[in-house]
Amino acid sequence: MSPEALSELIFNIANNLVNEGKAGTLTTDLIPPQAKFAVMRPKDRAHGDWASNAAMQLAKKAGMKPHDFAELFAAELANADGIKSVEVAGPGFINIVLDSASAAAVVDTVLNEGANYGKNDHLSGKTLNLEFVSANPTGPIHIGGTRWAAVGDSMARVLEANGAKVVREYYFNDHGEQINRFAKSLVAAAHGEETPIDGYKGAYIDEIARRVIDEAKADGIAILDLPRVDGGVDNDGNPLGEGDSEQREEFRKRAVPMMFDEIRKSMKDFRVNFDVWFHENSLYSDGEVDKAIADLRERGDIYEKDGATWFESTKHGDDKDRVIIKSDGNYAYFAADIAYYRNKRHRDNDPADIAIYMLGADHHGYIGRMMAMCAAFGDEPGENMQILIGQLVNVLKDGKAVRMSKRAGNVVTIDDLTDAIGVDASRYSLARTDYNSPVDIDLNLLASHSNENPVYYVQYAHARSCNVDRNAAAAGITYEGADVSLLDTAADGEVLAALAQWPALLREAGDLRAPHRVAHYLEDLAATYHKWYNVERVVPMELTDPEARGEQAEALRIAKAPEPARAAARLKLNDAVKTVIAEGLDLLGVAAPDRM
RNA sequence: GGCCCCGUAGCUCAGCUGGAUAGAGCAUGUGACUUCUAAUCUCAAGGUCGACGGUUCGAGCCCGUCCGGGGUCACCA
Repeated sequence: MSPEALSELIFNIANNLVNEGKAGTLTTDLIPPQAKFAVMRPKDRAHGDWASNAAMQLAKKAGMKPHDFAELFAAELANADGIKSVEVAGPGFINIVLDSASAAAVVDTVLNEGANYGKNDHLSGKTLNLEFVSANPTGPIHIGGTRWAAVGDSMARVLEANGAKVVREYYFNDHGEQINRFAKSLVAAAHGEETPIDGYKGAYIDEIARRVIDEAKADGIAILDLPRVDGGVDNDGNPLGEGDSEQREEFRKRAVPMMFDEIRKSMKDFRVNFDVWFHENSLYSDGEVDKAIADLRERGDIYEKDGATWFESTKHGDDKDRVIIKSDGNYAYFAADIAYYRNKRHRDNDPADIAIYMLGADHHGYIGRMMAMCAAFGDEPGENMQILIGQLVNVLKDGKAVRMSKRAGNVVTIDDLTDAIGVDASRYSLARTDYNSPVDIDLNLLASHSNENPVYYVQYAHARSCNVDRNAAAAGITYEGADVSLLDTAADGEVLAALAQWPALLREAGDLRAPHRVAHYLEDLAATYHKWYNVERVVPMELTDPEARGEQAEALRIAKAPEPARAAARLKLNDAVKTVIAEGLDLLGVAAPDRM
């Protein structure tokens, strides 16, 4: 019997007790939804396989003592199929022990459903647009964006496992001033000049500059000879770099697409496959920005002041109104965001029911205006628009924080990370941390190419289970004749219970937008498996001198030299673990190796 | 100052609708490979869950006030 089936049973018993007049002042409309009746896995095995706090939750409403009310539940539960015993303990916990066949039923469920075990369709019919990373196309993805790539893609996979249609989307900010900074940084690098005060530097800038020069040359253009304009210096005498020249424009035209390709490749190598690569520029060239502003104007949320055009976001809960067209006639960045959201919701292909934004903590100040904009369009903030704020990645050197900046050229990139520890370890360690917490990356640790990563613990469990398969096959052990009710040892029970918890966990990870829970679950499952492996065998071994063990002899035989029906059942259990670990690792974008 | 996140073992972090004796990894000490992979397992040690109040059968979790750390505030993008 699965924990879900148990919860349903307890929920039904609560209703029956009311209908039979045994539940005091409790009425059926006071009973919370079934989800509130989830059973828990007690830490202490003396408290049963599963425990319910239903009686304690309802006792007050029933006007009864929790312990007495629990006894009523216990009496009903004791009669149910698959339940071995029920006991009321402590203040009113109902502790349930399943009979071994019932507890082991999960094994066949897993093997029948395979990689679909635990998946559900409770989000089906909804299209979720998940925008993440969206790093500027002015350089390689840095460690911060890498975190969102790992977390965002895993979240997408988890949401899909809950039945949602997910559109993974990357937004290229290819419109604004940062593109000019990028272009003039390239010009400076190409001529060996000082980096502009607001420019970028680093090996990638030199490399892109070289590639642009080569590409232009192949097209018959001597790019370094094109007309230049000196941008002058700022008040402190720092160089502002190349002005709006023909040469800068040529660099921009050629370099920006290179960056698009670089980023696409980085994401693909990181096993993140975006469905839509959206260009900010297209919002302007397609007139969507103007349409969006006109839409808001029609809704009465636009006004003119001081020569600028404003969005009256305070009407919808923002702290202050926001400029969308500046007094110099240029659009503010936010104008494109408005058009972009509108596009996500009303585009022809896969319009979003829910637009989820994953943003870094440095963008949290945007939530107010974004939600106001959502409301202004008549949508429901928090429902149609959901913003997840993730904390930043801190880079440490010798235990001290290092400030990354493109200006200083000391940015830690996605390639730095994956070159050092590989994609599996990178994705896993970034996805297993709750994005509400900051992450520290120590440069010394990266340089050491350390193998210390919990991902190997989980992967090893998978490789180990594959090895058991190979040995079982060699010994002629198959599922034939398996009796899963013989999975009755303590170690078996722990593994079975861990397997049984996967469906609820997967759903919770989706509902809470918490893919890191998948990783922690896998570590728990792997731990029960490794312990199991150390005390029990699938392939029987020959016991020398078993009689000498005295009273231990039978326990030893069960553990190390199982009879055929038990060995076959253990093989099934082994394979069920293998299946769930592979499924879980896939949700994290991590490989499940057959050997290590 | 306003708003957001965080504070749990020496370090890095989990902690599931509030639940029984607060967990794991690393590090430290200790055992287990002539028999399915020792990237594993066993045992030990390590805690005022930042502080103080409140809510209740019960608080690491919920509410309030403080303390400490990080982030943010624009006619920048």
